[in-house]
Amino acid sequence: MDKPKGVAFLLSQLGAYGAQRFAERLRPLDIEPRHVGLLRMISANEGASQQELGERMGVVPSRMVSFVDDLEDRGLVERARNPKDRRAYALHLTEKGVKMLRQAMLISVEHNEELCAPLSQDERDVLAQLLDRLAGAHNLVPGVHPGYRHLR
Amino acid sequence: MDKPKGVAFLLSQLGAYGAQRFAERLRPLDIEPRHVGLLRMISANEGASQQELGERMGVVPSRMVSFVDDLEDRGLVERARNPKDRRAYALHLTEKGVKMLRQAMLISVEHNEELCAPLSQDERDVLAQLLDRLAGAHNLVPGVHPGYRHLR
DNA sequence: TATTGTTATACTCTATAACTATA
DNA sequence: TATAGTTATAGAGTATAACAATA
Repeated sequence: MDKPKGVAFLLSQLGAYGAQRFAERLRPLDIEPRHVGLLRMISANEGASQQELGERMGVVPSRMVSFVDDLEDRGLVERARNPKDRRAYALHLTEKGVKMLRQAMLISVEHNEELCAPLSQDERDVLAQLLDRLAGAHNLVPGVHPGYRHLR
Repeated sequence: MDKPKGVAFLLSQLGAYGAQRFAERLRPLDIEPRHVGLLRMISANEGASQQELGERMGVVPSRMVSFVDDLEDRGLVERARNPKDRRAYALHLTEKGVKMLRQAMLISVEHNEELCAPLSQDERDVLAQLLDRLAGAHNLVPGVHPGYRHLR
């Protein structure tokens, strides 16, 4: 009766659904998907300042404050003063933060497993490769979610 | 250095990116992606009440009010009193609404074209089929976006 | 009493701009 | 003067609950 839905809608629908499911899985850890992204970012850029990270993620400075607060309140990151420039912080994961990131990555693997369960291994590989090519062709930065972004 | 990103992240990233692009394309029409979904819903269920539609889309009644207001303000839908039950409305598209939906569908086609441009026709077919299977296996309702939903 | 739609309210999220402390 | 981070503020979005009209 109705035209088949396009790829764009399916991507948005599945993407939003997956994000919700991932959030549910993270709930016991008391963090959200975006916090995992930030933990990853800090881990991959130890010692970077808040605003350096914010720029990479497309997050405005004022938002970075509460974003980092969330993790600091949970004892997952520490703000160390940068001795070279005492205006800036040098962010780094605590031991607890490293463990949390590790747990979140495990949950992420489980989550991917669940999401792809309906597909064979070959099909998953094909899907991953197609999605990866699309993301690359549209200049999406690995690990940086558009939902973080303040576009301007 | 880092593990390859999973399918789940790519889906979420591409889905959010695509939704943003689609919103940009719709801007000249002065509507948003969700309004297209609602127009489609009304079109496919002429005469249904606000709350009937809301239930199908997972939108709470109070939110449906302003949602339908958006379209009524633009002259795209009309609230007709249902003579059988004067508490309820019978929603239907105006002529302008029908045209608007048609235009939005054209834009949607262009949008899909742009998003899939990096892939060959065969690859698009494979991708569409894989995504469709995933959506079906996870019980996602065609045309109903999780972002509409109030999950309880 | 129950139901449809509406309004009131409160809460969350976020961007802008003003501010502070350093540089 | 300029920059890193913070705070103040205002606007948007949305859910809950109270409400009016009708059943």
